[in-house]
Amino acid sequence: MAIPSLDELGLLHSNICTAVGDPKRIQILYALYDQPHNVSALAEILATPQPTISRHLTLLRERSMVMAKREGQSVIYTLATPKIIEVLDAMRQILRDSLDRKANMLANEDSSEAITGETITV
Amino acid sequence: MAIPSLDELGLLHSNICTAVGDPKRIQILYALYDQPHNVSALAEILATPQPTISRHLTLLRERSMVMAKREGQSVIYTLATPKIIEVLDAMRQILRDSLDRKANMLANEDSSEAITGETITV
DNA sequence: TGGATGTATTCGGATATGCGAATAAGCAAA
DNA sequence: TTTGCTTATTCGCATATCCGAATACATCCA
Repeated sequence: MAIPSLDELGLLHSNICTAVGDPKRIQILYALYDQPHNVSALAEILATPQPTISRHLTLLRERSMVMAKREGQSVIYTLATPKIIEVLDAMRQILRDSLDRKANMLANEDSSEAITGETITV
Repeated sequence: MAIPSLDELGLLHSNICTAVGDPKRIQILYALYDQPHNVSALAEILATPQPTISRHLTLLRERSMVMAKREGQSVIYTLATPKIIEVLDAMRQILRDSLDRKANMLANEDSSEAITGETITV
């Protein structure tokens, strides 16, 4: 039950968390989960300039989230592990839960004693 | 198997991913998983100035990752859901896996055709 | 080799984020 | 109300990140 060391959390943050620290990179991960793609295909799918895609892929590769393999002139990118998608899906579930909670709190408009995110309801 | 919409991924990123986008915030989440704490207790546990802790808590609260409840002069912070810890633990596992993989690749020093993160081995 | 295609990198500027220090604000007890 | 304890906010600065545009690099084929 101990708190993980700051060292490990630093590694966790700089290797994994920053990888999902950009919406476009999350999109890339989902696109690669669907199936492997080369750079220009990703650029077209995500309607994003090729250099931007390439930069994001480089970052994801450095963090071992994706793997690259050259095939002729193309470089095919593949998801390193589907586990990262499981993580992202779990986050989406947390997001849905929290949005539901917020909606309910608004609907009830009760006299809760909790300090919510937006306003301080005492 | 469709790629989630950019809208949803934008929400996912700005609500959840940015919450874990700082090592200190990850520390806070683990500390609160251990048990609820007030601000000054967190400041002491994490050896961090109180304003810094307070700022991070405000951000986590806005994203519904933690809940706050005033008790006298103190404000007790609680983890909104242990699910976020499951997500972080899953990320730590991914990190360990990828570090293991890197270690093995270094050990073998084989003639893999993959393009690794650091160098481009063709 | 030269040209075409596909990918990676660099540069500059704009934006965002984090921190320390100082201060404000909220609450309880005398 | 005044004092003391706890938490929140503001300010200024340093740092990091992102993007578009241009360009360099890599590969294949004629």
